[in-house]
Amino acid sequence: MSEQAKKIMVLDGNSIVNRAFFGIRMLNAPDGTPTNGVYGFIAILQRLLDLEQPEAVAVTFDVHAPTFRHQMSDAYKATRKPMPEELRGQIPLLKELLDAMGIRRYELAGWEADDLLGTIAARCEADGWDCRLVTGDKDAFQLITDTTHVIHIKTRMGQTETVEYDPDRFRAEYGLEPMGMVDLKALMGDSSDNIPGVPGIGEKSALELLHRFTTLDGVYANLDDGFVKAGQRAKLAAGQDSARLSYTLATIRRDAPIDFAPADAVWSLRPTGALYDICRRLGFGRFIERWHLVPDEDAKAAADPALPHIAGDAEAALAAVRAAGYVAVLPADGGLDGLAVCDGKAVYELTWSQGGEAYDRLLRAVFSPDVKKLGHNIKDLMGLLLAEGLSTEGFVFDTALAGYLLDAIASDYSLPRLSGQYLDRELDGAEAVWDLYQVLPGKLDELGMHGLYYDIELPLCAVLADMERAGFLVDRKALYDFGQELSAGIAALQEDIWAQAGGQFNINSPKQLGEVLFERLQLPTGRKNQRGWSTNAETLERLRDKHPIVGQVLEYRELTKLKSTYTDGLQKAIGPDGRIHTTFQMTATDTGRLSSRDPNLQNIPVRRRLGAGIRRMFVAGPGNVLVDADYSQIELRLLARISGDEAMKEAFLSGEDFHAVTASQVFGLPLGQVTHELRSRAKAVNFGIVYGISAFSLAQDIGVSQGEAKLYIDTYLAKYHGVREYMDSTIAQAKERGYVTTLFGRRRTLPELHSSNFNLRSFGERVARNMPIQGTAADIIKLAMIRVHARLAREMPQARLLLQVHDELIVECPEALGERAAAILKEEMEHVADYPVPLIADAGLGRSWADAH
DNA sequence: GCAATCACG
DNA sequence: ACGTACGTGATTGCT
Repeated sequence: MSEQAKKIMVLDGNSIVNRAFFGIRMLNAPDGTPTNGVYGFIAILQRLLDLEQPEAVAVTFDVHAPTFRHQMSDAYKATRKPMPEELRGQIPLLKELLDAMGIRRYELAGWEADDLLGTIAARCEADGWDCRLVTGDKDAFQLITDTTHVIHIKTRMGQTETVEYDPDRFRAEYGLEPMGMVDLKALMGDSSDNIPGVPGIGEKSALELLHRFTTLDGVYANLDDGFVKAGQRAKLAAGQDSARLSYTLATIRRDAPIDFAPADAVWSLRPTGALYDICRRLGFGRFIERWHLVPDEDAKAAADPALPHIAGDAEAALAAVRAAGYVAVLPADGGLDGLAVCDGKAVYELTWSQGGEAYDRLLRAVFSPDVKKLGHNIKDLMGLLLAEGLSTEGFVFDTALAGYLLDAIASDYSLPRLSGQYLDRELDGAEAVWDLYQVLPGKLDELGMHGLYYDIELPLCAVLADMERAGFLVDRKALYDFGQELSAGIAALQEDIWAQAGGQFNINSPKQLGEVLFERLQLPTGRKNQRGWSTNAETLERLRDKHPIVGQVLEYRELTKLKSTYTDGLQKAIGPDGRIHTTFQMTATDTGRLSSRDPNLQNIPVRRRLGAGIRRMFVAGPGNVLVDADYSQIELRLLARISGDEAMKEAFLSGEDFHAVTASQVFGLPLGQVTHELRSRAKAVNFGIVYGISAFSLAQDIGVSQGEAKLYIDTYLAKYHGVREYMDSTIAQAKERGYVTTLFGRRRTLPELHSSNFNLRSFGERVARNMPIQGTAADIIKLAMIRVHARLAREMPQARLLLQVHDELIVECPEALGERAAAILKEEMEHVADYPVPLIADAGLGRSWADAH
């Protein structure tokens, strides 16, 4: 039995970091340094390590210096665009990280990463090692042998694909031997490296020639034998010198004078403190977890809290709370069984099991309304307090919320992360809250966010805590029965689908479904995704009349979605009180909106008849009624306000149907002649404008030609030219400042706007157009919630706010008070702000959500 | 853990 | 020429 050969993986550093950079959305370290290339590189490396499990790893890099190829050809790589600035800065970071990981890297002046790859492969073959060369360039295919394979990296739409080429795979794809890659490049050239090839010969002719004559020499040997078409013969004859030069340029050298032996590169990850430090600095929390990295003992000691920790001394804690002007408070992980309190001089820690009655006294003292408190995610703490019958008053600061307002795209607002960024040391617990409070309020003031923070975000915490605690009553029985009906429908559809497919398969698997539809039944294919042909609803809708199975699959999807996510999912979420208590997240979105999870009550079906049935199961309690109020066209009204566009303002003030007025203006018809179809197109344009439209997407959405869609947009922006001017100036300003804001001063930074990647930059521009609108709407409804909550508490304590769905609020109250509650909702929602285009809210009443809406 | 799909504003 | 609308969360299949 022969011993398994050892395996080495060698990465072309420049090529892969390049692919990663262009394939991955902008990422930044906490200090703002772009990191997407480094991150992508490491993500690809990790994935391949899992896949290949090599004994050794090496990375090769280009050195920025002329190589022998430049000396042979002035044109070589002359037209290559310079590396974008954001990427150039990442190369040293990548090298630093690889060094910290202990991975050997190789670079040599005068030689390209490719040549080092070739050289390493040659040495590995000599030493009997299997070799996996990882690169995004196809040049390296010439190095493929039985023991040396090339893993080719492609990035498509932000996703990375890897394909391993061995000689068979290469032959199957190209019909050539691996070395034929050089002959191919010699003939067809390579525009990215400025290898000229033979002018007039592209990939197609080059492959055809090589299939007939095998090599470049073979082609030229047969040039005069009459086997080559006259036109091609002339081109080949004229381009012979160029072809010979190209051959040499495209040949990867395997004799670079580097000091390498495969045994040098034997590697396994050692989780060192230095590696922890650099991952922390780059913001690579995912790899810190993945690799179980921890700081060095020395560093840990330095990061240890400077304040004394006093555990189990209730009297000392009580004395501190009484004496301090304010305290930082943090509940224990599980809940209110333990508490940490910091007064800036010490951290007092006490648990219920330690303190008993004294712990209860401490709780009552700390959460007395007149004790000023700082916290972290105080909405969650308030929920615990409500459960204990304690007051939620007296909170003056929340460090997580402050972190969110200061940097809404950070996504991690943990205390260690925030203290790392704002205090330059990693802290946790109540001491971190205390110390952050010394710097964050000043930063909020500097950014003009004082009002947003203290008048909106902070007061909203108690409102949301109340809403979460209230929960939404559901009709458990009706939900269950609906689930049973769905099951019956699903079973019947499954039988039909299987019968028509000619066998059983998992309809939920897009892969298996694709095989049935596109291979077995030979239906025409639509868009592609990474794993094959797309089977999404948009694609299937186009195939509806091609085969009866398609409509049944669509219906199957509709039913299974309702069953799994809604009837089953919601039943699991019903609490012992018969109500569903969602969790609102205040720091989840980039725009300032809330989000809802466990379960998500902001995506309960409504658009289709069957799904809307779910809303009938969200009900008012006995003797109660639901009051539902939603803003009418709030985003478009805000667009009119923010842009100041006169025509758009008038359209709203006319009191007519806004989409119909838009249609009449864009299509140049009297309002009376606007058909349903035209109104719905105008509506799509209105939405598109808010999202940062393109003619392509609008055309897709409403099913007209791209030219027609462009005409609509142009006419729209000519009619509402104030909107065009606003959009243009917003982007210009965003590029200058690096961020956009809402009317209330909420901010979103836009690192994408300066990207050299077209797609990322375009994305940044769309976000710049959309965020001020979506974000201002979020600010407004948050204010409305605070006011509604306050008025209900004062005037109608039996009523409770239950839910917010972005432009919609739901209240539950005694039946007799329904009309008054509706009036309160409408009034407070409409009077949050006084704009030239008024805010309008429509309210309804009913026993269920479906009835009230 | 990621990709595909689909529910909402 | 590029690739194709903003913002979320849950479920399922698959590696």
